Amino acid sequence: MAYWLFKSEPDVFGWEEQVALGDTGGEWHGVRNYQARNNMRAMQPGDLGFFYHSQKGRAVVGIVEVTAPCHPDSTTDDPRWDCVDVRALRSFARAVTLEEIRAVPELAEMVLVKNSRLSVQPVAAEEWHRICALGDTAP
DNA sequence: GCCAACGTTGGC
DNA sequence: GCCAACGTTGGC
Repeated sequence: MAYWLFKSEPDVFGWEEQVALGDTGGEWHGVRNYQARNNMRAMQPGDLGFFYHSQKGRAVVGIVEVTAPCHPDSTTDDPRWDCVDVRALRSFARAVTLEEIRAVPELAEMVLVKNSRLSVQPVAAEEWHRICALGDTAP
């Protein structure tokens, strides 16, 4: 079981919208970056991911579960791009902001901190637990 | 709104 | 295969 982080602009597709998709969830489509795509290819059903609001928000707000392995992205005919399916698992009791994350020395190596542009990224188990604790949320 | 960082494209 | 030009992302 691995941990990940999915980034989305709340103005485009926010956590509320993910929650509204219910237990069925949906495709994490629209990724057009090889590194991000490769991360999705490495995912397996049951993996967990943080749902992070970029731009306006800049905080981890929820936890999603990967429900389907990588498959073609239905929003394009380009065979290069595929994606997983995710569903909302639970909301953070308290959103954990990027500012808070940056303030924790143990989280300085997070991809979110080091490479802020990567939209789908791996999260280490220690990082996962630390952030869940910061948000008063079950890991 | 600005700008730095990064990824992609295309000419050579 | 290199590198300049360009486009995009996201923090501030």
